[in-house]
Amino acid sequence: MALGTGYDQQGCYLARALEVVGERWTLLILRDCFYGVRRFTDLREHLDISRAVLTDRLDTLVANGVLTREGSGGHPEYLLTTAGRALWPTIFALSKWGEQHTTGSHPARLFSHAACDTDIDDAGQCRTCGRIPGPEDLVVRPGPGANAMRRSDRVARALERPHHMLTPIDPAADPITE
Amino acid sequence: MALGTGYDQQGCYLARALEVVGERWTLLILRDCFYGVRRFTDLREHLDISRAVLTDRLDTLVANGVLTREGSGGHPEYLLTTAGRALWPTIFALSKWGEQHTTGSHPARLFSHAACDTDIDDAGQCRTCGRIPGPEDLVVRPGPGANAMRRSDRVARALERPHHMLTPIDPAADPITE
DNA sequence: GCGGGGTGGTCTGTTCACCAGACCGCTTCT
DNA sequence: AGAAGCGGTCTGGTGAACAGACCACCCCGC
Repeated sequence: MALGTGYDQQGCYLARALEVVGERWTLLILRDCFYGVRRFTDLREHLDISRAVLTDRLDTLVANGVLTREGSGGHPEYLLTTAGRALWPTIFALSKWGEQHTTGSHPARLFSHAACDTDIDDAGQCRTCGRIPGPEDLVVRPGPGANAMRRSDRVARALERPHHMLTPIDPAADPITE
Repeated sequence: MALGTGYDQQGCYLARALEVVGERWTLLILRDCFYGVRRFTDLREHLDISRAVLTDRLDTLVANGVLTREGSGGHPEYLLTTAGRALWPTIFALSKWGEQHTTGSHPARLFSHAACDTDIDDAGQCRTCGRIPGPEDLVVRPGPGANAMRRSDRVARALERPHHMLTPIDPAADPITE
């Protein structure tokens, strides 16, 4: 999929993982799913991705058991499966790397362990309890580097206030108070 | 680079990271660098990647400060920089995910903390000292799932015995005699 | 000095994926 | 009923990846 010929012969599960999530846009789509985005249109608007490609990516993610397509009507919701949620450490690590090793390094988003109300460190550990919380126990909020790259779409606006991961983005944009 | 139009507008460092390491083959190249592969030919042979693409990937990795090209005459060696080594958590996490969420899940490679001679867990923590060792403190060895995907190139053979990460693959490695 | 092999690439044509944008059926709102 | 929004599909054009040929440079034995 992602890498065509020769990829499946690699003696490493990294290659298999990349066949599922290594294509263009895929990790960004999944990041948005962690943030609570569930709708086709929201993904498209937030990512500026072509419809055809988004359709293709969602199809392969569903086919590989990373997302489920919920919704009997014509308006499905895409939700992370257990396997999908297990990708959080990867996305977190890569995001951290981008934050620390590319230009203009002020964190755009900060993550805190909801139970302890404490930020997590670069390895994902809660500074209070020492555990590594899963995404369901984390709250995202904008960091000092956030304004540099402001977007105006609905998803971006909803993420301007603290948001519990995996809970749906509210379309009506009213604050979600935990 | 990796994602073309619209990518640089993303309000997240994940997008920036993907511009550097999100292209096809890039993470596999870097994984091999962690294993101690340093030469153009070894990478090409082990990955079955086209020469042109490998050239391009190495160029962009060097340009982005992930690798350095140490030129000893006309035969350069590609080494991970500090920024490059900081990608280990990402590669480890993604590899773990592939191991646990794709078919046939026996670990192909096991990692142990050299100082404690203890395997690390799924989060990368040493089971003895509790720390999260960097790649320079790890030793790779084949796991129970390794024989299913055996390759015959020189790099694959060198990795059939325990190997300290980041130390160069020995080109003259004695063949396996078991 | 000279030939041969290995290394580290570049240069082709072909195939394939991504893109913008038009189009379309279905659902929901007014 | 009419209109708007949603979730796609379907084009033509463009850029990237592929296999494979080709080539310059270095090193070795002689």
